[in-house]
This record gives sequence, C-alpha cells and structure tokens, in this order.
Amino acid sequence: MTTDTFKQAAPENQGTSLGEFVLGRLRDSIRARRYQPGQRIREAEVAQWLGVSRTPVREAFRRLQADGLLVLTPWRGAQVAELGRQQVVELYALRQALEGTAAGLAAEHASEAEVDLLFDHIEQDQAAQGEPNRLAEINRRFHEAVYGAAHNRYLLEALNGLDDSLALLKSTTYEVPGRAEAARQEHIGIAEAIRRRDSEAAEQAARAHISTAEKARLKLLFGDD
Amino acid sequence: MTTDTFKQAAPENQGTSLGEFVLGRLRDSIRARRYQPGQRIREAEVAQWLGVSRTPVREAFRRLQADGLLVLTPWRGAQVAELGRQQVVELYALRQALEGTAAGLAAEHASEAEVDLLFDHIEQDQAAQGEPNRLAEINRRFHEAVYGAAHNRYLLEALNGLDDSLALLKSTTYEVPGRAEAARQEHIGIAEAIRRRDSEAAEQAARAHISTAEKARLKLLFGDD
DNA sequence: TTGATCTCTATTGTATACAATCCAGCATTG
DNA sequence: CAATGCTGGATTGTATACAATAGAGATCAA
Repeated sequence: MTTDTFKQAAPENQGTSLGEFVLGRLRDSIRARRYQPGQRIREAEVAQWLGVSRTPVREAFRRLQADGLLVLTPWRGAQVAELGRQQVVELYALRQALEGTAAGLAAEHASEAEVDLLFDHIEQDQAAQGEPNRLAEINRRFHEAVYGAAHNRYLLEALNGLDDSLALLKSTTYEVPGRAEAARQEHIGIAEAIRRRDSEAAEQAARAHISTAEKARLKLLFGDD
Repeated sequence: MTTDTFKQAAPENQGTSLGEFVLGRLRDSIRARRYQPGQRIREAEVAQWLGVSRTPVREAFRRLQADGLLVLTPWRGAQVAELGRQQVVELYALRQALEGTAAGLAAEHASEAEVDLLFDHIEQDQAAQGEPNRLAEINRRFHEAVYGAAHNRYLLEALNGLDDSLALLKSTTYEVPGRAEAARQEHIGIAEAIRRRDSEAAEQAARAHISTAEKARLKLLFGDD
C-alpha cells in the first residue's frame, strides 16, 4: 500500500492534494478547540490519525504557522498558539480597523443581493437566541458576508486570518448575558448603513461593534472592569 | 555527502533550519526581481542553486504561497504572482487603511526614540535625491519605522506582507518626476503629526500619502490620467 | 496540411530512510 | 542532598526513491 492511501484516506479529494486536506482538517480541529492552545502537536500523530505520511502534515504545519495558528520551534515541533492579554488587545485593534474598512467598502460596493444576504443572517440570528455556539457561528457568517461585500480579496484574506486567530480564544462572547441582543442591534446598525450606502456610518458602526465585542471578550477572559 | 550540505550550503546558518534559509533567499530574489512575476520556478532548480534537497524548497514555497508571493497550482508547480490592475487597486485600498491605522497608533504609542528615528530617515532621504532605487529603499525603512512605532505585531505583519506584494510591481513610483520631493513632504507631515501625538492627523496624513502613491503607481503601470 | 490521439518526458506529490537535536532520567561527585 | 554531566529514546529536519500527473511533441488518418 504505497500510495493508494492517496485516494483512500481523503474521501473528498476534490481536486486538491493531501496537503490541502490535512490543512483543512487541522484548521477545523483548532477552530473546534479539539486541539487546545498551548498543546503540542506531533507530526507522526497527525499523520497516523489521517492515514497519510508526515510529508503533507509538514506542509500543513508550515501554512498554519504562516497564519499564526501554530508556533513552530526548530527541533521542538509545533504547538497551538496561545494568546496573552496584550495579544488579544492588539488583535482587536487591528480587527477594528479592518472591519471598519470592510463595512465602509461594503457600503460602496455591495450588490443588492449582498445587502439582502446581510439581513438574512440577521433573521437567522434572531431564531437562534439562547444557543451561544450557534449564535457564534451565525455571527461569523454575518461578518463574512460583510467581508465579501467589500470586494477586496486582500482585505477578505486578512480578516479571515484574524477570525481564525480569534478562534484560539476559549468560549464566545455570546456567553455574556445580554451580549447576544446587543450584538444583534449592532449588526442591524451596520447592515442598514450599508443599505443606505452610507460608508462613513457603516465604518463607524462596525468599529463600535468590534469595540464592544472586545470589551466583552476582555471581561470574559481576564475579568476586566 | 548525505547531510553535510546541511552545514556547508547555508553560510549563515544562524539557529534556523534550511527551510528558513531557502525562504529568505527566495524572498530576496523575488523582491530584487531576479525572479519576475509570472515566471515559473521549479523546485529542482532552486534546490540545485542553493545546494539543498527539494524538501526545504517545498517548505519555502508553501510559506511564500501563504504570503501571496507565489501561486501554486497542483501538479503544475509555482509561479511568481502577477498583479493585475484590479489587484493593485485592492492592495492599495487595504494599505491605505492599514498605514492610516499604523500612523494613528504610532501617534499614541511611539517612544521618543522611535519618533527621532522617523526624522532620521527623512534626513537620509534628502541625501539620496535622484537615485530612485535608493530612495525606494529608504522609503521602505521609513514606513517600517512607523509600523514598529505602532506597537501592534499583527498590524506589523500584515503591512510587511503587503509591502512584499507591492514589490511584485515593476519599478518604483520614485521614477515619476517630482514624486520624490512630494513624498518627502508627505513623510514630514506624517512624522510631525506623530510627534505632536495627533492621532487623527497622523492617520489622515498617512492615508493621503498612500493615496497619492497609488495614483503615481497606476499612472506608471497603466497610464491612468 | 490539419486535426486528433497517443506516448514519453519533465515535474510535482507522497512516502520513507536516515541524520541531527532535544530532553527526561539517571549516575556521579562534591 | 544538590548540582552537574551523560545517555538513550523520542521527535523533528533533510534527503531521496517512487508514484501520479500534465504537457509537448510525434504519429497517423483524413
């Protein structure tokens, strides 16, 4: 069985290589917190788990390192990145700028369909009250819809990377009482500004949204007041 | 000669692996336009050039792909990324936002020494009038000094990645007559706003600076008016 | 001549063997 | 007993063999 694993192990081998496959599985696992921050990940262990050799695993490791999800120290291997308080603050500072920019650009460039999509997500959101994990997922979709509506591939990539990094943090801010409803209102504000094609207002609304999310997050993680 | 290349081929093997070494050399080569956009790069060719096996070369390729400098198509290998007009526009849009943010944060967080450094670079700039390539290099240093003064590692990383991507474009905007002097004035405006700790002004000055740079670039590349 | 198909070579994707390094645990010594 | 140096096993870094694929050129029929 030299290379039949090539085809067997990756059920959805849709046009991509094994390296891509491993990358996806690892990214998902980190997002789902199956691998926790700080935890060491051994190449051989992943290789055995996914039924491939170490080579594609190493490829995936390098790309996850580039995304900041893994910390690779020479001869010591990989561990899932850990975020300290300062890093969380810096991450949110950047995210505030990028989300603001995305919302502003979305107000300028979004198609009708893309605007409608935003409001669709807000409705789905209302239907999921009381389920933090589901809310977090829908929230992510809403934000991704904004990113897409901005029509800037580099901005999109940067924001997706940032979201991945934030997934390293334990739990979601939707566990804070009242945060879900507040977030919903803020989303509405952003979406309406985009529909009005009011770029300035959209940017400000998005920045404010991230700012309050940051406060909730810091309180949750470090007990800030 | 199984693995003695490990030590021979990489003269400055300072604590890093061969993969890192190859990554650096390739990045430099792309920046220096030794490899031109669109050009195909073969693994074996690089491996032979640097006296290593294909394995570390592949590692470097993956990371350059993550940075957007290389485009890897399965079974077809790597080519240096090419930027079309739309991509240049999107790149500058993001850069405007990030540079603005960096300048604003620098106004808040820069130390005295970091502010002095900015003005040092401006002086060096004056001494290099008439040498486009040298001016471009000093310009890069000035901007990196701003990035550093912002004290946000994610922002720093994002901006450095963006600069790498812009290095894919042929020639520098300093070849446009009068651009050098204009850029110098704009740099002074940014630096002074930072020294005054005027975050808002610094952000606006930086955004304006990138905006005029973009115009010069588009004119140079596509003959825009 | 032209068009399609086929083969064959060049190149990438993957697996694996081996070298280099780190680290935990133990022995040794003061 | 504490500190230090050594040793073996575990793990990563690198090289290389082999499989899979794409693309260019040749072959052949119309």
